[in-house]
Amino acid sequence: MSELKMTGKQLRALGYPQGPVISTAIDVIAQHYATATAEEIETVLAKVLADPAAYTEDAVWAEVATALIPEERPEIIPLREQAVDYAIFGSDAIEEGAVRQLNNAVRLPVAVAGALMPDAHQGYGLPIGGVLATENAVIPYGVGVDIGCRMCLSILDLPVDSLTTKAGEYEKALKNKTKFGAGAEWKRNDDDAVLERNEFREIQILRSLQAKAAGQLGTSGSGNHFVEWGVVTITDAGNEWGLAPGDYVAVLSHSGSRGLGAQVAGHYTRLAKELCVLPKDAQHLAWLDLNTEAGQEYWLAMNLAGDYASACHHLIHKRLIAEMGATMLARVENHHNFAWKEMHHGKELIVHRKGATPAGKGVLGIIPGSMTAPGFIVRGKGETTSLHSASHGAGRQMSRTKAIASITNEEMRKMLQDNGVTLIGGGLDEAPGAYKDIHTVMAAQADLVEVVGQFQPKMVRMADGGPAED
DNA sequence: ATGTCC
Repeated sequence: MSELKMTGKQLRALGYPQGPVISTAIDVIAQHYATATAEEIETVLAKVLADPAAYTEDAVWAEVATALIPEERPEIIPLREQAVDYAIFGSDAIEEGAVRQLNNAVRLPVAVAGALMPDAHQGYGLPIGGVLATENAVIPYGVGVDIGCRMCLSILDLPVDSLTTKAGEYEKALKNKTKFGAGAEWKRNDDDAVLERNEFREIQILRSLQAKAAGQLGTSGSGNHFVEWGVVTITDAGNEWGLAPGDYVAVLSHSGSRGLGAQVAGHYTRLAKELCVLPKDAQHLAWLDLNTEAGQEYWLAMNLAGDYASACHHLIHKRLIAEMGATMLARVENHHNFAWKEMHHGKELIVHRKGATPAGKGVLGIIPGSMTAPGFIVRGKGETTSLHSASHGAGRQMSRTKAIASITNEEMRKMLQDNGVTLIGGGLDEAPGAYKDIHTVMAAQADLVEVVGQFQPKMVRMADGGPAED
């Protein structure tokens, strides 16, 4: 069912060189040759390859032709000798690789400030749990592959004991109204204003992604993404919604911008790495200058992917709430993979949070625990040294591979049973034991957020165990 | 993270 008319492998078989031209050509084919035959595509590809100079002004093939003509690589931009000093929260439990990655990031010439959250672990480019503020520059890998990955919690008016007495109905709703798995799409789907956004017409890479985004709206993907029913316990009597302290049924979801964001991230990361060549151990931190067309395009596409991720959560919640005949009493939501324009140190900075929760003063957010440990509704304290940020969860203490190798199905089953949690889907790689203790993580960020309430998972749906995350 | 392209 792929819309791709040509794969990277086929392009290389035609003589196209290994490198960014492959993906550029794939983009062009997807956008301009959707109805062409393989023969027609191969013919034009051969012509462009044979004489790229003849196509450098071509309306369709200019970018591919230009990429085929050898050019001098831009100079390698050195990192600064002097690093920006930054704060680490909960450093006892943070792996060395994550610190090393942020040490690199704060030596970028565009870096102004950084911080490392207590759930930090090694990622790609910026560590997960890393916060980096830059001046007028955005780093696609500082946002991450899943642009706008976020949390959404809806507190409902359903009686708490119904989670037990009507467990079958909750389970049926989760099974019927959520969809998981890489590439998952709804056959018949609701519409949403985000799908009509101008960016889908004005930005080339987005044109070919609109149809898939429409199908994937309201789906959850794979990896550590979940939708779950549980019990919220409000502990702060001064909460923003005027809710009486006590227990409520709630739905909590964690997912991002699906294929749309992944494609945007991939495209602009490749572009950034072409335009901004850094030393090898920092190459993934390539940035786009916000005064350039590429930088402005990424900013718009990133924001669209963020709004799309939000719309996905809202649709999931809307369907589940309708299915249960409930009314929403309150909602908390936040991105934790994103970049924002914010004022810090008296100037406007681009703050990248890659697996970090915004925690400006009075800003509400959700920090999940694990499928058996509680998550927390938090209110930011606006701490300067964390760049108004907190952790985005408990953080992994085991890689997926290690979790699968060292945790048994029996241990996982017992853990779920002991905590009264029903799991639909999921795998050992997401077992509670693969995560740090959320209470230790929360203690390490007591200066960053205050707790408004907590969420205890009762019925969790995830994709069936699968490949790599973060 | 993503139906795995560089």
